[in-house]
This record gives sequence, structure tokens and C-alpha cells, in this order.
Amino acid sequence: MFFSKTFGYAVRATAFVALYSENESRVGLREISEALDIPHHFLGKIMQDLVRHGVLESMKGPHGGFSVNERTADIKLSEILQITDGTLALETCAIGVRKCNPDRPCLVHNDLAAFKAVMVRSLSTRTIHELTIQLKEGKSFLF
Amino acid sequence: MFFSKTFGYAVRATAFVALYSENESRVGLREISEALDIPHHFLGKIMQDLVRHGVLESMKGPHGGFSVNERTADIKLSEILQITDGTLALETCAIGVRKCNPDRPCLVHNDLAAFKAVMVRSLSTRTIHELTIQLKEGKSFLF
DNA sequence: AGAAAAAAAGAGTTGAATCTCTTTATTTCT
DNA sequence: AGAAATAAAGAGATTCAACTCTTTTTTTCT
Ligand code: FES
Ligand code: FES
Repeated sequence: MFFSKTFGYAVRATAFVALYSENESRVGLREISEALDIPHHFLGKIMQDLVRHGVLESMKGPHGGFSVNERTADIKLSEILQITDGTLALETCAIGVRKCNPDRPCLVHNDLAAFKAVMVRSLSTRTIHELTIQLKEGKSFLF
Repeated sequence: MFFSKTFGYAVRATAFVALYSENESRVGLREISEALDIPHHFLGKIMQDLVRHGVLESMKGPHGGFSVNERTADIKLSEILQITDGTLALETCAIGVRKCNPDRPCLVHNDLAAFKAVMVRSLSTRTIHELTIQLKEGKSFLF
């Protein structure tokens, strides 16, 4: 796939926290990892990273856990991808060793080009807020 | 990416042989690997696999190398994918741990669905013959 | 027959992503 | 103050694709 597993884990966990940490309550790592079926130590590292980058807040100790901050709702998928993967894996040609180059399309380039545009746009447009709405309306699912 | 590097190598090498092995002449492993910039020992394994599955023919010894057979021109990209990757990596959800399921779309499912259909169709439709035509017409490139 | 050329086969290395285990630091509650 | 809960940090294990190196087999040519 063009996303790492880490990215999927990060997006789902962030959306999960956004859904369940309203009114000051926090969501524990264990709770997230069990609900979303993600190895919890591994998720721990990812959460640290998200907190470090200001996507979420965390608190240690009893009743500790993860919660949203002012920015969370407006975080775009592309920001999370930047944190987890560094870059979108669609820059290199799907079947080549070189960079994808529209002036020198490979055998599957044209099948990919339109999709790539859709995906880039989607990632840089959709926010956590938008995702939670979809989830609440039952239009998409976290697990 | 959703294709392995091996798949890209296999498709490009097969197309290369189809282009340059006409009228009984064979193409050597070294020649292919140098032209397409593929590690030659690694390509050797891939070629063996293609020969074993009847995609190409090979001959050892001086003037040995790889050549097409009756089937080669009609081989579909999906057949090569089957040999190299076993299956298309679009079956599992792009951000989940589970299988992709249209009845339970994840947060990016809809962005992917249309593309997936295009790609599956393209893979199961396009043949080596078609690729060589595109290459000859300068409409696509191998490297 | 013997040498050389080439693919085939076998076995090992590497690096990155993913996952696991253990220890530490921080916070809360009694 | 001390115990318990919880995230953070460190360090290591596992896995797999990708790659490399060496040896064997087959074929051709002199
Ligand atoms: S994907 Fe191959 S050139 Fe663009
Ligand atoms: S890609 Fe996630 S459910 Fe289809």
C-alpha cells in the first residue's frame, strides 16, 4: 500500500480520541488499542509522536490518557501522513526505479495519474473534524 | 506502493524481451538488467519464475538468453502480478487491519474504490502485446 | 573432449517496518 | 508519604522484501 500501517493506526486513533474524549474526559492507551485492535506498545510510540507534534494532548497517571486540543479538529490527513510517513509514496513510479514523470509515462502511469490527484487532494482537504462527522453519521467506520 | 518492486521488474523485463527477441534471437540477462537498471542476480530469480510459469522461454549456454513463446503476447498484467505478488494489495483496507469492505467503508474507502476498479480492470485487460505497441509508438517508456 | 558462456539454483546479507518486552517518569489518590 | 495508574522511553526481536555472492547445470563452439 501507499500508506504505512503506522499512518492508518495514527488516523484511526486520533479519530477515536476525537470521538470519545469530549468534555474533559481522557481516553487511555489500552482502551484505544483494544477498541481498534492495534498492538498497544506500538501504538504508544505513535501516540507520543502525535502528542509531540501537537495533534493531541496527553496526561500521565490515574485518569490520564489522551485528549484533543484546540488544533485537533482542524488537523488534515496530510499532516498526519507527514508525521508518520514523511511523504506520500506516490512520487516514485509504480513499476519503475525512477521518479514518476508524466513526460515519460510508464506502462501504468495513466491509470494512476487521476487517482493520485484525487488522493492528494483528499489528504490535504479532509480534517479530523470531517472524519468524526462521517463516523457519527455512520457513513464510515473505524474498525 | 501496491505493487512490489518485483512486479515492476517482471513487467518491464518481459516487455523488453518481447521488444528485442524477435526473429529467433535471444536477450541475455545482463543485457536486460543493464538496460533497465535492475540488479542482475535478483532479476535472474524473477526470470526463472516467469519461465517456470510459461511467460517466457530461456536457453542456457552461448547465445542463450530469454525469448518469447506463443503465449507471451497474450499474457495479461494480472497474470504477472499473480506470479510475482500472489494477489493485488488492494484487498486489505488502506488504513485498517481488516479486509476492505464496501459495506463498512473506512475513512478513505470512497477515495480508493473508483481507482481500485480502474486498476483491476486495467490489469486484467492489458496484455504484453498491447504494451509493446505503446512502447513502439513512443506512448510509454520502459525506463 | 574441453573450454567458455550463459541461465539456474542455493544460501546468505541488509534494511526498514512492525511488533514486543522492560524500565522509567509523572500524576493522582488514599 | 506511599501505592497505584498511566504514559514515555529504551532497547531488542521479528519479518519480509530486496539484494548479493557463490556454486552448479546446460549448451555451444573449437
Ligand atoms: S507511475 Fe510510472 S511514470 Fe508515473
Ligand atoms: S479501503 Fe478501507 S474499507 Fe475499503
